[in-house]
Order: sequence, then C-alpha cells, then structure tokens
Amino acid sequence: MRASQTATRDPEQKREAILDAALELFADRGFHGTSIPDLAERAKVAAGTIYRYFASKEALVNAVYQREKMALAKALVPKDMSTSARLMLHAFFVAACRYARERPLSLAFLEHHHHKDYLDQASRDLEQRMFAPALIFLRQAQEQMAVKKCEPEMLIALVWGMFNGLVRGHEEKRFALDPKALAEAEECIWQAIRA
Amino acid sequence: MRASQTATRDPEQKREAILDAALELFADRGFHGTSIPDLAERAKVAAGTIYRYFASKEALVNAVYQREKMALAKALVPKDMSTSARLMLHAFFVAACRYARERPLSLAFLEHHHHKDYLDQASRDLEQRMFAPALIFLRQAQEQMAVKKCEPEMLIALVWGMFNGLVRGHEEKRFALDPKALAEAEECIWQAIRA
DNA sequence: CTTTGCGGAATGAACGTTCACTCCGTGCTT
DNA sequence: AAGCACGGAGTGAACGTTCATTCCGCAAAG
Repeated sequence: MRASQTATRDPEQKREAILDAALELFADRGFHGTSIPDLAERAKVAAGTIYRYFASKEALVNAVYQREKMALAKALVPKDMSTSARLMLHAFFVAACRYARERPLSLAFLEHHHHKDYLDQASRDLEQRMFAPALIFLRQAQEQMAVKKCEPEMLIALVWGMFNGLVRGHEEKRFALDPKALAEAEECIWQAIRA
Repeated sequence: MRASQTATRDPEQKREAILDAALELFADRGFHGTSIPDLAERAKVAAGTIYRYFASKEALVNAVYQREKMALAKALVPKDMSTSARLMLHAFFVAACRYARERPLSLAFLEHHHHKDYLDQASRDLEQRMFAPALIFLRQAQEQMAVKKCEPEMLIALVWGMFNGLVRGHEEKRFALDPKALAEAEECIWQAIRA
C-alpha cells in the first residue's frame, strides 16, 4: 500500500465537492427534498460518481452531519476553562456568532437534521461529545455560585435555544444584529443563567 | 341509520381525520418524507379521497399549518394585558407549557415546517399576526422600565428560543421537567428579559 | 496493453395525481 | 308504498414522472 500517487486527479477533492453540494442542498431543501441528480449537478459530477464515494444517500447525509457537527464542536470548544463563568459565556457567544456568520449553511443543516431517523448511531453520539465540556464547566461554575443551580442540561438547552432564536430571527430579517444588539443579546443570556 | 355509519359519512369529520393524519405524519417525517398513500392509510380513507378535500399535497400541508398555527395563537394570546410584565410572562409560560403537553405534535409540526418554501402567503402571514400582541405588550413594558430596552423582536426570539430549547431537551429526555424545574426555567426566562 | 474510475443512460420502484367506476341516500314517479 | 333514476362521495388501479441506484463503455494513467 503506497502513499497516494494520483496527484493529477485528486479524489479527496471530489469527495469534498460532493459533501459541499450536499451541505447546501440538504440545508435548504431537507433530506427527502433533495434528489441525487440535483446533488450531482451541484457538485459537478455524474450521479453514478456519488456512489463511488458514499454507499447511499443515507451514508452521504451522515457523512455531512458528522463533518459539520465536528466543525461546530471544534469552533465552540473553549481553549481555557479556568476563567470566570461570565468570560466563558462571552467566549462561547463570540465563537458561536462567528461560526453563524462564517458557516451559516452548516448551522442551518445541523438544526434541520437534528435527531432525524436516518441518522446513524455515530452521528447521534456526536451530540453528547459536543456538550460534555460545557457540562463539566457548568457544574464547576455552579459550585462557585456563579450560575444558577438548575439541571445543567437544562441551562445548556436554554442558552442554545436563545442562540438559535437569535440566528433564526436574524436570518428572517425580523431584526438586525449590529454589535450593540449582539452585546445586548449576550447580556440577556448571561442574566438568564447567572446565580 | 346506525350511529357509526352516520359518523363515517359526515364529510367534516372525514376532513378532520385527514388533517389529523397529516399532522401526525408531517410532524415526524416532514413534508417530502410523507407519501399520500401512507397518509391515506393513517386517515383510513382511499388515496383519491384526499383529493376531494384538498387540491394537492401542498394545499393539505398549508391547511394543517394554518389550523395548528391558529390553535397555538389562540392558546397563547393573553386574556388581560393590564397586569405586570412578570405576571404576563408567567401566564405565557404556563399557557405554552400546557400547549406543549396537550398538543406535542402541533408544536413539532410548526417547528418543523417553519418558513418552508411550500407554505403559501396565507400561512406566512399568520406568523406576524401571532407575534403582534406580544410586541405591543413588550413596548408597553419597556416604557414602564419592566423589561430591557432591546429590540422587542429580539426579546421575542430569545424567549421563544428558550421555550423551544426546553421542549426539545425534554422530548429528547435530556432532563426532566417537574414543577420545580419548570419554575426554575421560568425564572431564567424572566431574568433574561427583565430590566 | 492493462487497469482504473468517471459519466450518464438504463432500471425498477415509488411518487403524486387522475379517473372511470361503485355505492348509497334521497326524492320523484307510479 | 314501492320502485326507479339521479347525484355526488369514495375508491383504488393506472398514469406519467421522478426517484435512488446500477451498470457498462470509454478515456486517460501506468
């Protein structure tokens, strides 16, 4: 087994093109609303080629899900858990807003395909790995009397729910999100969870 | 002349049976994931019968959307806007939780089909009629220094986002929602928006 | 020349929708 | 009172289309 010597035609690049096209189409038409021929056209490959890289449409959507979920997790995971709860929330909020701005399709896709029945176990498992660091941090912060002593899972649901509401309202142009509005929103979130 | 025969023959009841089946299936499989034959079987009618009541699958999903959105609006609209902001939030929260408990499929359907491109203008217009009373009340409360002076649309997005996060987390069994947890969640929401 | 992997037509299943028909309650005729 | 003709709701097989997936010929790489 030699290292990849096919430099002229990079198969990895084609795979990425298919994943990118799938992200776009699945994000705004959903899984069942997207056809393989449409997908092939967007990725600029033939329909049959997709099956060289992915066993089925389901396998493809799972590959997209796992790629995007890991990208989101990587973008949100804190570098340093030793600061105050307030600063941690700030870091989370800034990172989440940056991700929403830079990869809006990723967020839309993940929101749209959350907990769907065609997702396999590997995809589902990523959910918990994602929230694990936040959970640990929240328990710490609760002991230091920095945040409310509710079920930490519930606090995460509330914070993530607020962030989602913000993103959705902004996408629907119901309100603008200039720096002032963002700062106000961040403060709302902090007030919601602080002790 | 039998009761069951008369019941089956009532056209309004058949229409409702189709709408009920559509609510269930659309809520958990989505629009494109639900087929007319499946729908017909669930509603206990023949496929062709559905087209006696609705012009197309799109017309059907719009009929379901409008019925459920109006039911939600009716359940959430406040009886009396002259109390304090805190009590208004309490009334909203109790009503929303009651709706989530009694009609979970309705909430799932509305969340799932929010702003989809197969929804017609009439369906879209219901969205704004829904938030209008809340907007008026929020502006009042802001003048009385009871809630934060942010964009009211943003406050609505945050509150509704928290409620959605709560419902979703509960449905996924990530945490329990006993009366104590509900009271804590309500307090979080209040702290998020209070002045 | 052999090997490899892509393109795109071919395939059968399943889709939304239609339509010729059945069935039954109702009211008119006798 | 009984029979008949009518109208419209309900049916489900059939239609043309589109789907996910397969397959084979070809073009380029080794």
